[in-house]
Parts: sequence; structure tokens; C-alpha cells
Amino acid sequence: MKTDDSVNRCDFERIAGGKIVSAQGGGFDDCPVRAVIANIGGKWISLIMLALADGPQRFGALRRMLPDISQRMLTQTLRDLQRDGYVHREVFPTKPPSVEYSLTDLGRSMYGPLRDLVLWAERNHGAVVAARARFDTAEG
Amino acid sequence: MKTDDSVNRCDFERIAGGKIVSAQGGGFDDCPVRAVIANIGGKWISLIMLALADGPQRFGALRRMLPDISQRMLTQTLRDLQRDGYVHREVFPTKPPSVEYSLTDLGRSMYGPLRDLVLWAERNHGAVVAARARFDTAEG
DNA sequence: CGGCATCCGTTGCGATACTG
DNA sequence: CAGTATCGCAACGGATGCCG
Repeated sequence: MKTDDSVNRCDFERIAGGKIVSAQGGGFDDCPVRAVIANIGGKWISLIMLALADGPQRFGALRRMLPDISQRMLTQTLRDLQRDGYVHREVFPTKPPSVEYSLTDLGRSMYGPLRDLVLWAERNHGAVVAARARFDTAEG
Repeated sequence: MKTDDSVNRCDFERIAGGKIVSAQGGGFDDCPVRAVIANIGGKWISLIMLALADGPQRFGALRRMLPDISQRMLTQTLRDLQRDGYVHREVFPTKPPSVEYSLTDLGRSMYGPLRDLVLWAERNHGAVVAARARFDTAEG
């Protein structure tokens, strides 16, 4: 009866049961949670996903959307997203060259849950900041 | 008018519109997306949230659930989660002392979206790994 | 049992300068 | 316009050892 499909994962047999199957080799790529979430956690990944959610964007446009990103990180982050199959990169051999980035189907499908998390973040940002302040002052 | 509740956020006025309001000071805590997602991205945060989702756990129990976490990171990550108001820490002055960690209401509320993302990760982990392999071999 | 301190390697990320 | 290359610092994260 368990709706156990909701809590099975990773090294965990049934995570809430407190049982671990193994800490086998690999141990990182083998774990979906880590392999995927670790990337999303990057400083810029989520913002870029959001920026691309509405449609393709050129490199320069993205750069303008993320005012305080360095061009190094924009390039690198887009690379990572492309590598993981979230983003498609298309080069137009114009003169000067232009490159367009867009979400793949995979990217769009992960954008759903990501957006929900982002919306949660917006709604509860205040609560988190408050909790943080409370904690910090309590510590002195 | 706008269905703007879906894409308004952060420094962005309307993110997909390509318009940025400002890159004002603060620039990090001010941005819900970064302030919240950045933490979730930590190597262990998501796993610990999952571990606590079913109910309170003691320090040692959590440690056993996460086989390859160092005790340093477990302590530190729990601290961060507590600071942000996701986790409640209760000390029982037994002998020897025991400490119990549990999700707060805020923690449970963020667990929802987080779990969806985790489920997505499980389901699409294969696709991501495949895309990654494809990309890497293409690069040679 | 639970947790802090220290040391130390690794990675993330920014600044700057150069290329097709 | 859209990158790549190099540098350097700071944060992350693991190992070990001491303490209530």
C-alpha cells in the first residue's frame, strides 16, 4: 500500500525506512538526486533555464538578461546545460556569427518542476530570510 | 491582466521579456531564486530533506542513512537547514544526550516542490546520462 | 552520542585579456 | 558577436582528532 514510488531512490532502498542498500562505487552518477540536483544548484543554472523558458535567446541577449553574470560563467553554464541535454545550441554562420540557445524537450520537461520550486522560493523567500535573521541573532 | 504570477521574479521584471530591472546592491539575498535554490543545490541538502520527510530522525540515524557523508558535512548541512527554517532541532538531555531533527512546516511545504524535482530526476536520470555521454564522445 | 576545530585538497566563480 | 585562455581567490567539502 505504500505509495512507495514517492520515496524510493538513490542508494536508499526506502529512504524513510532508514535503510541503506550500499555506498557502492560510482556513488555519484548512480544517484539521480545528486547527479541532477547538483547541477541545478549551480549559481546560474536556474536563472538561465528561466530565461530560456519563453523561447530561444541569443548569447548576447542572455547576457543582458543576467546583469551580473560574467561572460565566462554564461558560456560555461550554457555548456553544462547543453551537455546534460537541457539546452540546444544552434550556430548561424552569419557575419558576425550569431548563436541561439533554446530548451530541448528534456529541458522543458525539467523546467516544470524547477519552476514550481522557483515559485515556492518567491512565495517563501520572506519566511526564509526571517528564519535566517532569527537564527543569526539568537546566536549572537 | 498578466498571467504574470508565473514568470515574475528576482531582478527580472518579466524574465522572458528580456527585461532586467536592475542589478542593484544586495543582488543575492534579494533574489529568491538564488537565495533558495543555491542552498538546495548543496551536495547533501536534498538528501537530508528526503531523509527527514517521513518523520524525525536522530543524528546517528541520519548518518547511517547517508553512508558517504562525513559527520562534518552532516552537522553543517543540518545547521544550514535549521538556519533557513526548514528543520527543527531538539535536544533531549538524556545520558548520553540525543538530538532529534525534524521538518518544520516551512520545510514540509518546500519538500513538495523539491520532491517533484527529485522524482523528475529519477525518471530522467537515464536521459541526462545519455545526453552527457553523447556530448562527451562528440567532443572527443 | 553529538559536535566543534584544524588542516588541506578541490572546485566554483569572477576579472581580465585575447581570438575568429 | 561569441567565444577561449589564464589567473587567483574563496567557498565547498573530506579526514582526523578532541570535547561535552
